[in-house]
Amino acid sequence: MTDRLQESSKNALSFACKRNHALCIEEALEHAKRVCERAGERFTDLRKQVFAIVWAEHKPVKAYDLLSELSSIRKGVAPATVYRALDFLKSQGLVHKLESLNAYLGCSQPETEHHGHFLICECCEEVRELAFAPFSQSIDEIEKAQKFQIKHTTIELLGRCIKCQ
Amino acid sequence: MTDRLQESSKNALSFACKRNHALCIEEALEHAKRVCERAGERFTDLRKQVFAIVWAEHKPVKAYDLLSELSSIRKGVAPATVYRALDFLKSQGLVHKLESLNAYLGCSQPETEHHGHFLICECCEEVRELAFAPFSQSIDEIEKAQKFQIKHTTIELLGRCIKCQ
DNA sequence: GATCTAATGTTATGTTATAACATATCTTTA
DNA sequence: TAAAGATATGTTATAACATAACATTAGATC
Repeated sequence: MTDRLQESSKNALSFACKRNHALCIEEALEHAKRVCERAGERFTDLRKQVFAIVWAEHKPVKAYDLLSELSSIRKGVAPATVYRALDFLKSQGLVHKLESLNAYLGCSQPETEHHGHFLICECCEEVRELAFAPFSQSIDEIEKAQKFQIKHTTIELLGRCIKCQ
Repeated sequence: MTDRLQESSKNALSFACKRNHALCIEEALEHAKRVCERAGERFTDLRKQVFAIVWAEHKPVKAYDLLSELSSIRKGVAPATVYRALDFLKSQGLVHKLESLNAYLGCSQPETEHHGHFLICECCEEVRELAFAPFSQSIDEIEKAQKFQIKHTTIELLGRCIKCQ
């Protein structure tokens, strides 16, 4: 077993955020483009700009903040413009909505399967998407036991990160 | 092992909702009153009325729907009136907010420890609070592994209930 | 390049939630 | 029991979040 594997095993529950946000914006845009192509969708200028703004912030972004940032690089921007782009990016899994914050976050794990499970620090507002999916099994159990067919999960854990304790 | 226990074991993942909603409103109000007394808080008329309306619906209630219902039995009702009462009831664990719906639900398990984990049917809009807490262990693991101190969880699973499949 | 479809622009409005300050009610205690 | 302090509610205004509806533009297809 290599060091790398050992480390990854030790950190089975570690966040992907840090590593993935090392991805530069160019790589992220490249990836987003590929995702859209694969889906037969267009990665238009608007979508690209919105994606870039959300991605650039490593914190959740409010729709109206996005709107005002977007306005500085583009004209004719109204709420609908932003919400449509966000809806599209969500549909492609490139952006997540944090329901408990009414805010949007660039997906931190573009290349790997991801689950949309978040840790939100109430203090520094940093949000991390869990790389590991500790809830998957529980979710499977619930589906079987309840005969409830789960289509979307909203899992957001609010608390204090290690730096803020 | 009694039949009752066997049944409860078989249904370890079963919902509490149905059983608990058999609680009549009077019992629920009684319980809410006790909760407030224990906390040294006042269960005022306003709070009682808001609680009763939320409880009466077995579905999630929107704040502004609540507002209009409340207006029919009370005057001088404004949004702040409703939101303040809801905040209070949430703080006592008597009502939950469903973040993904922007709606409020009376707690279905007033007498037992509960976790605020929900199954939401996208079709019939029925919402069930999980009696069982399949996520508790995962949450403990995350806290340890990440040294992230969790204070509040938002766990809402959207899908189709057995009736709507 | 005509036609169709998807995306965006534009205007208006709907929905959800809070701020700020005035008034009323409850509790405590002199 | 009246005064003082604390808590709750009334009231007005506005902030924050999101979508509807229809016009226009840009891309894709033939």
